[in-house]
Amino acid sequence: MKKENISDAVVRRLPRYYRQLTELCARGVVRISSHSLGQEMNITASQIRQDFSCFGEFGQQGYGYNVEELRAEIGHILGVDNNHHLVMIGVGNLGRALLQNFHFSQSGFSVDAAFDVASSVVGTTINGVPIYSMDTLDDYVREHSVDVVVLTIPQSVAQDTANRIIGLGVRGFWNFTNMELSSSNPDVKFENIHFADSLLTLSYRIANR
Amino acid sequence: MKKENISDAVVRRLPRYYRQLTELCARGVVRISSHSLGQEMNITASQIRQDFSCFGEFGQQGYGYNVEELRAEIGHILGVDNNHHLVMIGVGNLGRALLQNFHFSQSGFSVDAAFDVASSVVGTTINGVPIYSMDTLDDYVREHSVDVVVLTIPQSVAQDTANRIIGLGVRGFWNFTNMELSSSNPDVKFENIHFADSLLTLSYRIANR
DNA sequence: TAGATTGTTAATCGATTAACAATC
DNA sequence: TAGATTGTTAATCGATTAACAATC
Repeated sequence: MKKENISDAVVRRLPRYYRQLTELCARGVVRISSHSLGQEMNITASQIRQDFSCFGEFGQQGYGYNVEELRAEIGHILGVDNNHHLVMIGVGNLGRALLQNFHFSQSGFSVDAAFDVASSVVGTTINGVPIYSMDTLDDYVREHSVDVVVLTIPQSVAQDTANRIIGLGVRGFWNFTNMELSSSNPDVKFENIHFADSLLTLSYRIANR
Repeated sequence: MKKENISDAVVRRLPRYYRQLTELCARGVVRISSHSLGQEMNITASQIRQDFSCFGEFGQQGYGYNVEELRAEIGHILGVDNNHHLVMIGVGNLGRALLQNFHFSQSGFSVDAAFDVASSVVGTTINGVPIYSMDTLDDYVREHSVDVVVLTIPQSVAQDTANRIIGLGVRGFWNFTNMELSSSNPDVKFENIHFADSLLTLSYRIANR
């Protein structure tokens, strides 16, 4: 167990392992070897063992890995049992879609509140999540613990809104604005969902076959 | 200009270049060197020149790159001027959010139709896009050219629906189902938006600071 | 025990960075 | 011309794969 210099490539594979192991659990598979797991995921057995060894020794020679146990370990590494608190900024179509369909709790997040400027939605709830006025955001963040903010707001106000929220002490941003947000504080983490980048990658692949 | 063995890492950077160059255009910047572009994007000048050299010679010694020209070249490589045709399968919250907010045309796609099983939406239009019954999908695809299908349907029907559509000859899938879809045909391209993977990556980063 | 499979070290491969001659 | 900056070749760095002793 070394736990330093975990590369981005490794971190990005962890959720895939977690997803695959969750499925194996659901299928009732009890144990699995790095070799079979690799076959299912299109990854070499070497890489799997190398990846896991960054975090500990989860297997047993001659046996392999206990699926449920390994899933729990990786979930723990990812922080799914940390009960992270999250609020959403911007309740347009996309925000609503996420509130109604995305299973935040499966990733260990509880969605405590949402904020919007439109008085038509303020005061209502979506899927149990209360929607407050943006005017009350600062007070809310000061009084509650907020680990992650979901940005589902227009591009035009993205960086300003992010700066305001960083100033309030929030350090995690799930960014859907298709803008590259940044902060001089290295503790502030942005995870971007760039729809356009993704579609253009697909465009390239079908154009260059 | 070699145009073989373009690595995935290079392809994934192309949309970022395109996005940055679009912004530079909007700002009225006429020329830029690999060095300054690199500073804005947090990439080394070497890597930028290396990346571009996979596709051609777009610059000029002592001058740098003409922003508008370079943007056009990269757009061309990505296929934005191919007028790709796209249809959406599944018009729930997420599908609707994309139809109403995402600028498909900016990536060179025209959205010709959407399909759903719910009779309540069939026959209506969203943002000018007509919504047809899933029963008419096969006929539609046979009679029109469809380059990409957006999958915004429930997980449970994802692989079956994909198989059906692959059988009709479609080769590009923009997949929002959080399932790993696959095809034995290597010409079929999937581009996945895995919301959960993205959020778990963020969870890891804020948990391991 | 014999077979299977781990964790880890060493070898290979590929991607990023540095250097520089060519030239606008 | 002198300065700047390219495209490309060579050097470095890091990530993936292979090999294998340890051991369940």
